[in-house]
Amino acid sequence: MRIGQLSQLSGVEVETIRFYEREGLLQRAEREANGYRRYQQDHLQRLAFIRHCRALDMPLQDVKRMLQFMTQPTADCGDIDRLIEAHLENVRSRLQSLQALEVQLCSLRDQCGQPGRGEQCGIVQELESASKGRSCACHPA
Amino acid sequence: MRIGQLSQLSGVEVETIRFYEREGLLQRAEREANGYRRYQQDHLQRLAFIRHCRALDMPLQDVKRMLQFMTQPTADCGDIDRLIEAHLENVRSRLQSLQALEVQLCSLRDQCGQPGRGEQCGIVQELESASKGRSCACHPA
DNA sequence: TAAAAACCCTGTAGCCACTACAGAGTCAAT
DNA sequence: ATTGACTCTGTAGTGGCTACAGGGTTTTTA
Repeated sequence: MRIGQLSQLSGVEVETIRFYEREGLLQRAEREANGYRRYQQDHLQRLAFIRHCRALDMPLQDVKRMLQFMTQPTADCGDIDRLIEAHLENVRSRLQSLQALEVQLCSLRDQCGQPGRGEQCGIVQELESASKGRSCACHPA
Repeated sequence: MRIGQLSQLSGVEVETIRFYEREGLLQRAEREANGYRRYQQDHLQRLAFIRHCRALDMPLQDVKRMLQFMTQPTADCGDIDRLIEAHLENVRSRLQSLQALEVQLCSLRDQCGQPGRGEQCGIVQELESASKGRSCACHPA
């Protein structure tokens, strides 16, 4: 199949497929006489694997390591374990800061009583006050 | 004061301060005879404001709009309201996907019973299986 | 007083994971 | 014969910085 069809089947954009090839994540495709890439079934599988890892928000470098690992399946999988574990930690810490952020934004939003003139807007006052070092809803002293 | 001191007082890196100036977020500084930037108190305040918005993970473009708004304080603050609201929505949706991600990674991690040969590693099996379209821990059918 | 260290300048390139062109060739249908 | 859809390579842009290179200035130390 050609790149467009692979894109359709995999749900990965054409440009992104070429990008993955350049980056060494997707094996090089054979070429037709006209220079077009020709793909086989295993390209589709590999692409699905990549997409899957990306859905887990893994950095491409880690995906690469997973792929390398899969081609030598007798290796110790402790590395993969640690990779997943580290990634999970990362996700959890991002989760924490986002949760804090949500609280901060909520309390900021609630400062603005009524839409009106900016001078009286609690949001602006709040952020101005914060910039002057006073305590604020977002970062209580 | 000079840029180094402003950096210390504000907690914003020197390079980042220059970057903010280039991007039009921080007003241009006067220069000393030798070309060094000279800053006043209000630079510090403005920088604190920016830092504050960035702590809320606002895009610089939005920060810019906030700053513009603050220089014409009689304007309607409905825009700011909506900006905060939209940002909150954004944070919430990121929160949701991260939460889903955490669950997925956990169940993936639990696939790997014992560190050992990769052939038997549940993690790899899981992701391989997923790449073949079958159901998996991360994306149940 | 001289040398060393610390600071400052501009401009450019790198990071990540794409995305979006420009400018060209190829193919399918009308 | 022409239109439109597809493909190619190569390069530049995104955001929000960060990290140089290669220079000049100021402050501290010996």
